[in-house]
Amino acid sequence: MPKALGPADFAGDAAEVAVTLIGATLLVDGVGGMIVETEAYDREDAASHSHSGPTPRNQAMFGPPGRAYVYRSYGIHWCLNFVCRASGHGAGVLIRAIEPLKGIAEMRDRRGLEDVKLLCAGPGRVGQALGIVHAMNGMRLDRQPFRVLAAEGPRDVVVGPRIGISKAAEVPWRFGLAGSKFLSRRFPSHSAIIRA
DNA sequence: AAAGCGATGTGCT
DNA sequence: GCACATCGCTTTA
Repeated sequence: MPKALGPADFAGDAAEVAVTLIGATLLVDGVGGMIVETEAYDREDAASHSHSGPTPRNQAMFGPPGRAYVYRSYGIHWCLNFVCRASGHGAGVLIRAIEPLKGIAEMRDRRGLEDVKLLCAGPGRVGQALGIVHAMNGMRLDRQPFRVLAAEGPRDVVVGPRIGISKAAEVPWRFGLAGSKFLSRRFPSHSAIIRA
């Protein structure tokens, strides 16, 4: 049985934690699967919500690590981040894609879609499939309804530029499980691969 | 295969 | 106003 991640496991830099999370398992009320794609964001990063300091929306990013930061994207989707570093730092990891493993019937129901490859292939889709709601903002990731279980064994992790941003677009802070069929998009060919 | 666009909330200039 | 850490549908090539 893999180890459940707690606050201490989120104390590292956003990029470091983002790599650690590739291959980890995320369940929300028992529904979810293996995290296959993440992006890192940090205060010193023009693309981050936390870049210009605390606001009512992003305050969870400035709170303790190991908690959820949930934000509304394009007025429609709820997207889930894991807060990292330490209180006040404004760092987090966006969960961009999951390989569905548990509660697939419920995820299909919520998404109104059969194709398992598309259930959680993108941050908005993850939010819808896992039933993420704004009330989960700031909640601990080591308590109900969340469960985060550490990845087991070494993984090959693809590294590339983040998606859908204009500022700091070259920063290579998007990470994916090499060869996964559940990514939100392919990584550019020739992307670097690291062993984690 | 790619590009365009509507839906629609929230934060910033 | 306008941009935005998006998605799904439609149109064009």
